[in-house]
Amino acid sequence: MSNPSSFEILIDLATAILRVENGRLECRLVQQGDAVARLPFGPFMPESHRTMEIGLRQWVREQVGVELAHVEQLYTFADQGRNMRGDGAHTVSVGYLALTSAKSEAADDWGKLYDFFPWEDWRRARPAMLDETIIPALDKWLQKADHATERVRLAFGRDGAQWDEEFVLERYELLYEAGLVGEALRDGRESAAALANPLGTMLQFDHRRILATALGRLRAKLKYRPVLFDLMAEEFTLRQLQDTTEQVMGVELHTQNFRRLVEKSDFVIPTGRTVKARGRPAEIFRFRHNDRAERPLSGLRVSSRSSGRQKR
Amino acid sequence: MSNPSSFEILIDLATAILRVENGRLECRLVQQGDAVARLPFGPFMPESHRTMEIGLRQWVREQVGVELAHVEQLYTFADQGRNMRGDGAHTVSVGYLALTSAKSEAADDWGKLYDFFPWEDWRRARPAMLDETIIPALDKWLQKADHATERVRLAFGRDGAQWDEEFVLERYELLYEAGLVGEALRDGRESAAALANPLGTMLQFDHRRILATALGRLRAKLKYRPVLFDLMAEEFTLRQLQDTTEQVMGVELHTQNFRRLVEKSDFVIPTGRTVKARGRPAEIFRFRHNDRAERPLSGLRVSSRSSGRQKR
DNA sequence: TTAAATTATGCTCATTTTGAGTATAAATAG
DNA sequence: CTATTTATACTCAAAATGAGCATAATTTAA
Repeated sequence: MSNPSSFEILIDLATAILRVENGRLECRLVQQGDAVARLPFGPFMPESHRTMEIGLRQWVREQVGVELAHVEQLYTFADQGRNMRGDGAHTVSVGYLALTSAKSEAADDWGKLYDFFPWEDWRRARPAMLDETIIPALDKWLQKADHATERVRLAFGRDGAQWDEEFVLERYELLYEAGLVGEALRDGRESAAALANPLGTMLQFDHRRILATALGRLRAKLKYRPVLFDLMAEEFTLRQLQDTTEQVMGVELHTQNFRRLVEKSDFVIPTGRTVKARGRPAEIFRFRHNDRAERPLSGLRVSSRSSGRQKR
Repeated sequence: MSNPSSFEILIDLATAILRVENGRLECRLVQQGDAVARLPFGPFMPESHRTMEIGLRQWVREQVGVELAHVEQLYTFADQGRNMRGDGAHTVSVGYLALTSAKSEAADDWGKLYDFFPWEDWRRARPAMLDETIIPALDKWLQKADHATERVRLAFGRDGAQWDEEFVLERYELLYEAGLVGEALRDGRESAAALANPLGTMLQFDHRRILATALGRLRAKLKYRPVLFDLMAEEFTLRQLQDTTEQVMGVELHTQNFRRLVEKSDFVIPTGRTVKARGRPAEIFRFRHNDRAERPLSGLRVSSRSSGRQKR
């Protein structure tokens, strides 16, 4: 049962590269023919990759050629049966998050992030699919899997619990376990509450799981480190910065208070120039690079525009 | 150069098990003879371990037999040359953090956490070794490695930057790179600023690096999730809870404000009973288990007793 | 040409949270 | 008994937060 070969494992490095383009949060995909899309990825080869980050940068360069700003390791997934490769090899995936401000290229190469997680986008309102589809299906599932009741309550903000926008992975995992996303069916799981249409757009392997981890991590990190600026161009207006934040957090923010927060934080320097569009021209800012002689960069403690609002 | 075998890698699962005993933060070690101590660890064997967590629990059970409460994956380290196994195999380690409230066993099995990171313990005062030893040595190193100046500034809180108690790993990494900890010498790195005595107590492989990650993560997590209670016995006084927090954070807290914070948070239920010791008897509390019908558990936003205090 | 609409920005105000004490209570130690 | 110790209660100013009203500087529509 444990000959030496059972210890040896293939490690895949997969990277969720995120950007905001035309006011939409997007993820770089690799699309081959009609196949389900995937993230850029490849094996970790210790002979040629001194570190995993070197490895992942190689695969990103070769497969998509996007310039990366912030790069961070997310999580290592090793559950047998959730990263099917067809060849039966034991594979573990190390997921990475990368941020970029790269512009379009061939537009189709980027997928809208909330196509993969439509239940995570609360900007206009609480997504109707939650009450119409997801909660009923989860309830049906919980009849056979009542051990998960408390996890569902916390993750989906039921019975007095608050919706926590950081619990992206927890929600995806529950939907997987309940058989409500396509990957669960692909992996041969029986579903106690199958839907006519699985939720959201699928990805290959465990790449959507990695993407969920990426979104959750980014939402959390925004609040205490200035990673946001790695999604912005050199110069931007405060509205663009707010749009980016709203895209990532999946909620709308109170504009005046967001402005107060950003200006007070001192992350940002006014250029004196303005840009014209519809209404009053907006001032152009740039990120204050950390050149020494500055305070340590903490993050933006964003808060939603209104906790109990109804909006339309 | 890249025959199939160069893709196959051994994965080690190593766990930093932490507890607080007699008011000291401790880590479970495995000590064999005179050798340098190590964490409980073993290979991930996908044939018998459906998930990595199952694997690590097996090694913990077999090697130290400690009952684990909270368990969380920390990070996957794969830098070639920092996890020397002697046999030349390519090894990657996945580090885990586990918390427990287990009592003593053979007392020597547990190491004092701040023996490994003496510069992280600011409870009585800013550790003298920082100004006497570490900063001068780092300065010497920076003369040859000035690319790291900004990292040193942020990690060690120089030139107006604040000391951030969460940057445990960043500090350890810099000390490693500068050749100031024993592991750097063991790994054959040349030191631009070697010390007569390397800093802190060494561990085998990259286990101290994992331990640094564990402490940093725990310090961060305390502030937004109620993990603290996994270090406590069923019943405790608020002073014991504060002691545990202070041990983990490595700072002293303002007792009255800590109390206000905890009581307001509603994590804790008074039992009505008290315990007698030196001064006024303290009331005994217990953690409010999350039985439904309660608000989501957020963490304790602890804050240090005084930012600019001198103490003694 | 002017009014309406739109977007950016400035400012106020009540409430909550935080940081830092002072005061009091209930024990033990001398 | 009195001092000391520890726990707990309460106060108060400052800072941060959440919500909204007001004004400025444009474009669009009448």
